[in-house]
Amino acid sequence: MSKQADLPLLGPDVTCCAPMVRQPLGEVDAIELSRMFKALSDPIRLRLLSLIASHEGGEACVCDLIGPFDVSQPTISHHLKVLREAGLVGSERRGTWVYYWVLPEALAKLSALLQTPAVPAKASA
Amino acid sequence: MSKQADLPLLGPDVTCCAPMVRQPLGEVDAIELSRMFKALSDPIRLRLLSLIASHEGGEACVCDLIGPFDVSQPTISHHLKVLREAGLVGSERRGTWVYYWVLPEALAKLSALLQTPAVPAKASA
DNA sequence: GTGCTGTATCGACGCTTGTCGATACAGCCG
DNA sequence: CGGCTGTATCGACAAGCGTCGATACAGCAC
Repeated sequence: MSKQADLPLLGPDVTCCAPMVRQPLGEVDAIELSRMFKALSDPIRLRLLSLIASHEGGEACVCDLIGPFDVSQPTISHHLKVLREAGLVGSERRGTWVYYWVLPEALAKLSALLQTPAVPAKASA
Repeated sequence: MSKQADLPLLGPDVTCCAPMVRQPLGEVDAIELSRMFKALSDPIRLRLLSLIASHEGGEACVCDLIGPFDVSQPTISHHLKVLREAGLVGSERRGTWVYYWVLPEALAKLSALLQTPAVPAKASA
């Protein structure tokens, strides 16, 4: 459906941060990263993010994001704000509607951070 | 230092879940994933995780994990419990000491989930 | 202008979370 | 056995978070 469906995924090439399994995270980095993970720590926000990212054109109007959930409009608005302040999405008003899109660098950063070394034998036991 | 330093990282090959930017996350999946991200949403837990993962041999004794932090021993113990219940680490008592290690599949799962499509032009502007 | 629709902010509420000190439990040593 | 060290649990507290209804703001239509 959406044209992005066949694009390759960003691999380790775009790794902006070393994987956290390589060396201990610094105190300051940990605080910044924890803020991003906190934004991902709510089921509604996770679904909002994937809904936005997988929406046609890579962006979605708030009006598209309210229907799928059982919570009130102010609550959705609140969650979108959390995602925005965590640097995970961008937003813009266009006339009557407000559009949100994912900031791919942010997701790539977290993804790279969680990259793991090849699984040892223990993992397959 | 540690022998894992030169191992290749797990790439998209081990992707067990489709990236969340491909299609909307289901309600149930979102709940399970949010639990894992919640475990990562605290700076101390992030540092604990990277400390464990980057420790020699891929595992660390609790006694190694208390020193680097300014919080009490019960607090560290609490955070380790959160990481364990989220499925991010495993643990085992060996005599007097308790050892923790990272479960690579869990990190790989989250990493794959956050994989992003190649960045559009907008990202470089 | 007035009214209407889409979105954000506000204030309040209950629940969860991070932290602590105190204490319990597990295993070693002598 | 008794005492000691390492780790986990408990109970309490303050702070943070998700949710709501009410309301304010922004832009279109008429």
